[in-house]
Amino acid sequence: MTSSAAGQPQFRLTQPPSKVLHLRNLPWECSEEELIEICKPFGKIVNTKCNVGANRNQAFVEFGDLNQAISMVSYYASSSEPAQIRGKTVYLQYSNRQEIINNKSSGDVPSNVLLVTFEGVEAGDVSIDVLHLVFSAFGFVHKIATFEKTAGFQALVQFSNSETASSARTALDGRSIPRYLLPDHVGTCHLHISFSAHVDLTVKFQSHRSRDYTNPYLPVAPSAMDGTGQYGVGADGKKKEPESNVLLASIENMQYNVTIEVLHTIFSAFGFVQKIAMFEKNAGLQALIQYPDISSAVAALEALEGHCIYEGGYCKLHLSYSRHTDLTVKANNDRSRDYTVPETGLLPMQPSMLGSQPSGPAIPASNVMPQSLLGPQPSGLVMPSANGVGGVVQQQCPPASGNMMSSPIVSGGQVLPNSMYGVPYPPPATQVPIAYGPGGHPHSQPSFSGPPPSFSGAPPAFSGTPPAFSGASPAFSGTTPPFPGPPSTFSGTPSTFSGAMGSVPSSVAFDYSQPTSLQLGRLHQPQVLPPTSGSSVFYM
DNA sequence: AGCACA
Repeated sequence: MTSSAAGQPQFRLTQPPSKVLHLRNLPWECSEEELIEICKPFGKIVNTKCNVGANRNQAFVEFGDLNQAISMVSYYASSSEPAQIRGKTVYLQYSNRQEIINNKSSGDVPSNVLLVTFEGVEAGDVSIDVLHLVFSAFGFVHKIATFEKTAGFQALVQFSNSETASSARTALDGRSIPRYLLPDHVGTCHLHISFSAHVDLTVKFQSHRSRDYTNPYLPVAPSAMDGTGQYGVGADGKKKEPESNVLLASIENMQYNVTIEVLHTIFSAFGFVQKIAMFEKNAGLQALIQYPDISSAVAALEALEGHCIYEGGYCKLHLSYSRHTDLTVKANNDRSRDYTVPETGLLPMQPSMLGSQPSGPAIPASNVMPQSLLGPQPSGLVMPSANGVGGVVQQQCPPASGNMMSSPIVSGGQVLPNSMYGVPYPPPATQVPIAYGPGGHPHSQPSFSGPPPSFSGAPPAFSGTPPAFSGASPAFSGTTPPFPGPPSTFSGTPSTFSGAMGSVPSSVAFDYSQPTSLQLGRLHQPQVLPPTSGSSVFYM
């Protein structure tokens, strides 16, 4: 088999005509447009393939009709002026193939699944919650799987359809994740987004590496949260208290009024908040926040502990697990509230709404779940607001307030997309349901028991400007919204689960100095749009 | 300056 020059006409002269022309000696980084420019006069270009060859200075151009290709070749064969691009002579000849097989690098063919590559970060620097937050702005995110490969830290993000995926891609490709959503040590994290070949990811567990937001019954990965729900008992050996679904929060340096709405908003980022009871103790304000599940509480604690609600070290949160498991809330007032009970005048939670519309019409304001914190809408910031009851927060209240953080809260050091993208990329209608705690149904536990904390305290009047927070990451509660969804298992590409557990929410950096406007600018300012890659089909 | 799935 060594006869190299077997039967193939290898060299030029004998090339039989083809609709496909082979161009060589192209100038460096020759664009598809340039190619088309010189070929167009001879006919319709149906396809191209650029940057071919070791030097990437060759290309193929396919005409719609053979005669067109022939006309071009013969024209230049007898022309005194050689074909040239940027003054450089381009040699052309018939290709030895009859058509261009465009391997669309499989990154350009639209898919509902995006392949996201993070530049400048290590695995784990970008929490899955941050990803969820960011991508949810464009539509309901079904699943996310992160993994590490040679390309670095990557993620697959599954949307309902390729349209939403495309919108996310075009909006985010080449952009960077706001710094404040990333750990301190991370400089910038640029996103490179392409379409994945996957259509449906199979997520086996809800873990720190993968999530299926459509399957409420998916087990939580043993690796993410072990049976006891313990995050590795921190090397710092801090919390020894048994975990609980109820958190005890004490607020230090309470320079500003902290209302129940504020607390509700903050804590809702980690799961459905069933009840809140605030009371005075030791000359300080404390509150008990009840989740339906332990994992939400754990996530909230991990993420929020030690963080301040307001800029400047004000209203610093100290969290611990309460021994309570179910608070007794006798009345809904400024100090205590039971969000599981629909009440007149109050906005009841309606998780069902969430589950029913992946990317459907906007959820009525009254139904916006606290989860909205997690599933931010570019157009609807979640802010603690005066209407607060029921923790229904929907619209952003932009007015920057003196020394208060003007950045939206967050669920996770996460600022809502609003601030990130500012402009309504996705239509507001795309209210996204977010995952919330197991048994997350608000109405699920109307039972009251347990020693009620003592309530006392002055009626807190809402002080106009809703405070913005910066907060911890919306930790994931391990469960998902009540979506009917194909349970599945994840396998395939992403698989490497390395890294420390429990680092997810807590790894988010809080940057209190990041005003919303900055964020806006950041993502909006043209960040050098990626050059129109040229390997796609072109027409005329 | 010489033919393309990484």
